[in-house]
Amino acid sequence: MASYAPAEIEARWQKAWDEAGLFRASRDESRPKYYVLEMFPYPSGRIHIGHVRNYTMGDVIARYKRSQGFNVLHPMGFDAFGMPAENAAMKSGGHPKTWTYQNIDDMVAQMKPMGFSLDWERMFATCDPEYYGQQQALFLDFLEAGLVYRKNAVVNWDPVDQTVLANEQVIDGRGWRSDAEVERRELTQWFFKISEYSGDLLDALQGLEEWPAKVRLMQENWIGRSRGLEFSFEQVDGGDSIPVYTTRPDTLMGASFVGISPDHPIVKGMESTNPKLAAAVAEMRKGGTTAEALEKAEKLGFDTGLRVKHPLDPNWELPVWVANFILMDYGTGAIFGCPAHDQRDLDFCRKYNLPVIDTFFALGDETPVAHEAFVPPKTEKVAWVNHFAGITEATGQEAIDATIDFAEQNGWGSGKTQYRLRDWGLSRQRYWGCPIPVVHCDTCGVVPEKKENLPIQLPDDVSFDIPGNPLDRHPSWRDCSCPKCGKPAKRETDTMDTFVDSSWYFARFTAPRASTPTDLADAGYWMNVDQYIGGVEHAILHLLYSRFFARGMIKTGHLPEKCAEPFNALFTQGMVTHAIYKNAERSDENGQAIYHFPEEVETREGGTFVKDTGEAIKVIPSAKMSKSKNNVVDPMDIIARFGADTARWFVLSDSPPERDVEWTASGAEAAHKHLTRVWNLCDRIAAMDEGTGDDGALRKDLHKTIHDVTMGIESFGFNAAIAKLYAFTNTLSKAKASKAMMREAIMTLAQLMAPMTPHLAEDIWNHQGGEGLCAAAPWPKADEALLVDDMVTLPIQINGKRRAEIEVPKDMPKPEIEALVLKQEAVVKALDGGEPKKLIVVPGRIVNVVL
RNA sequence: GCGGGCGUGAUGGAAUGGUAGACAUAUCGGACUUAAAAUCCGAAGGCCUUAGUGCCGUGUGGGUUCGAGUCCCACCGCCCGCACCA
Repeated sequence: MASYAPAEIEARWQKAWDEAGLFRASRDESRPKYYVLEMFPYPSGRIHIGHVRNYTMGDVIARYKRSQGFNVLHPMGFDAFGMPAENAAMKSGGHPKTWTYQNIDDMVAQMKPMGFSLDWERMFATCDPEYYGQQQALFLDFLEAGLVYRKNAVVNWDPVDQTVLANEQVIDGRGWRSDAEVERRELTQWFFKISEYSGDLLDALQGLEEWPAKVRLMQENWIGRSRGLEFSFEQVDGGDSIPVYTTRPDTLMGASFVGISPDHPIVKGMESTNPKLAAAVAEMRKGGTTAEALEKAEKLGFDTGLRVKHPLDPNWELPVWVANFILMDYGTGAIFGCPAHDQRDLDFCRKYNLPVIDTFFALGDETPVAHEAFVPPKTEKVAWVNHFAGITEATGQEAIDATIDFAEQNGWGSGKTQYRLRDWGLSRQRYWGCPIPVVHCDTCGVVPEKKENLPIQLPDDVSFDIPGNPLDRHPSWRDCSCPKCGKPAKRETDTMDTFVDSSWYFARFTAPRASTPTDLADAGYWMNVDQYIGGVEHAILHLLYSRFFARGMIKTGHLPEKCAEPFNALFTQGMVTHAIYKNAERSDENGQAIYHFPEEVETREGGTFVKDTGEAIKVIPSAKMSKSKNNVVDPMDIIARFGADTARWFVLSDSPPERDVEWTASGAEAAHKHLTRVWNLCDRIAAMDEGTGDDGALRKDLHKTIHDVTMGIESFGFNAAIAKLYAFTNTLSKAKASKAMMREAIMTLAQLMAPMTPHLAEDIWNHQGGEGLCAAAPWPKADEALLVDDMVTLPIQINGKRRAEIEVPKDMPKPEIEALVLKQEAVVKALDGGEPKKLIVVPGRIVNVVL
């Protein structure tokens, strides 16, 4: 046998798997199914080492489950709509479609050599009309079911590019591309009614036991349930009353103003007649809607001149202020301000000279609030000095409950559960997305497209040389006839948020060519996803939207009831990082730091230096890979140098999968060396003559390894499983045993390695005369009887410190062990003729002598 | 500010409340070689006028326990998520 040549081996076995159709999934009710899915990639054109880690983890699970007898579905596709394609078109004049499909081809060509056990026949891209047409059908069904609606919403508007910007595209209040100051503009937009499921989406998190607690918590906070009081302030001069919502109704007696959002209907009504107010409000509306922009913004207020009556005292008048920190889309868009017990309100009141009224004090400390608001703790008793219900001492929660009861009994307010979660705006003023299948007719209004007209395809003849959405200026596409009355009408030119595309692709994979969005029989068999794997950056939006979509699809009959939670288990993997080599001695002519490629530097005594110039390098370890920092490693380079198995082995080694792993050249080389060692070992065993030795000892080690590796894979402890495989390889290479036993050991080792290094495993299997393909062989089973040693080493502790050890048969009765322990020299010495206070024997584990 | 997580050798990291440091990297030593690389073998937490079945040791301080890296409390440090949410 020649030396380890991954390039040749890997191509050969990929072809063999392909020809055997091993990874093609088909419905088979007689076998248990297993659906493993990695979050599908955006087709940037290059696979990233992070993709390799993600898909390798999924592949380990897929291959492992397959060898356990499961009917495995492991598909791959592309999340192919989105802005980068349009940006590329604007920059270099191509078409988003050609750019995207070219990238997909390139990425498939890069993924295939990795040897992932994917069912490529199910592949699709979300920009395929066959996919987005079905998405349009879903949209229409959601519309009919009341899960989609239109309303006015405030958006970030880029006046130069003539487009809506996502929050991430607003940088320091300016458009990321145009650098123009972003305006807040109100547009009519489509929304998914995700808020209909707020409570359910929150409560159901409880049942997702195989999700990381962190992700569940993030979703919980995102949905944000709170319980409070809703009531209205009557205007003194009889105008519209102002409803408010508060989670701290107990502070009502400390109210000193009513605040309303700049987008509140009352403000809108006053703007035309009150130029000063209009100017103030215009100032408040400037800047983006991002959290960041809001945080930096100074608190601004303007007295509307309106006055309202305090609900508990009709003679107590409160001023109504417009305040920029009040959000129209949370609660009612109006609050009452209680400066003494809310820091934000206090800041506002100090700025505009509004009164501060103390309502609560910490017990025994009646210092009036000055610069720091006193928030009454919910679980500790506080003094209620300014009350209405005769209670003078209560916890915050008791005070809240008492106030809600009081309001409900007196009929001026009611308790209300409020969610932070807002409806999901899906309209995007972009070309490269799924067209929203509705038509605007002067006679009939908004009319849904007829299903038989789907897909509403994107036109190909568009240009990106002028800003704005090309669909808006494409008359032959835009102009159409009304599906209802037949008169001339205009197509909706907005397209859908790309999050829509990724909110149901997992369901489509179960029947990717079906003529309806899903096939209920296929979905019923394959769903739910048993194991979903991806980056934690999708912990909130993508996963929440998918959970909503699953519910919507059940409601519209596209998924069976059991699919409300489409992902049984979720795993969020860490990044692959790489050190950054920053020149410590100089910057470039523009004063920018100089970053060196790894191959330009060397580490020697005293530090790291540039090879050519000897300049000192500052090494920043474990940084996110970034082109501008010259620390990106390309998976294709690694495959060319070491092969796919090495890349797969390395990304799983050393670090637990949920944590970041640092790519190091030495680590990758070590992985490759190890695989070579295993290969050579296989060669040596094949060349052995009969040989003799302790077969029993080797078999024991082997079965312990089977057990440990199996447990490791089951629990996502890939790094630990790999460590066991290293250890067993060391054992095997030193073992003295019969050829038959050695052969059994190397073949089992190959099987255990197969999920991680499938090509090498296949080759060893074949080389040792294994039957069929290793990838199709059943997973080895550890013999329980071999997992326990006949003789065990018992450490002996004296007062919890290890002082001696004894070698005893594993089933030696306690009294005998005790007798043996007491005879130990160290124990005799420690006892010094006395009796131990206590003698603890944990069979097979440890002995502790307490003096 | 709110919520969560993590602190173990030079480094990445192991360790169902039971022998801390598995496995790997880097380092050092040896074999092979004219030499180097590759390969193989080996050493390695710290401390020491006592080199020992010695003492100390998992961020710091306390607690529970026969026994704590692991559980509880407080503190320090780092990381992540959310945040003008009424």
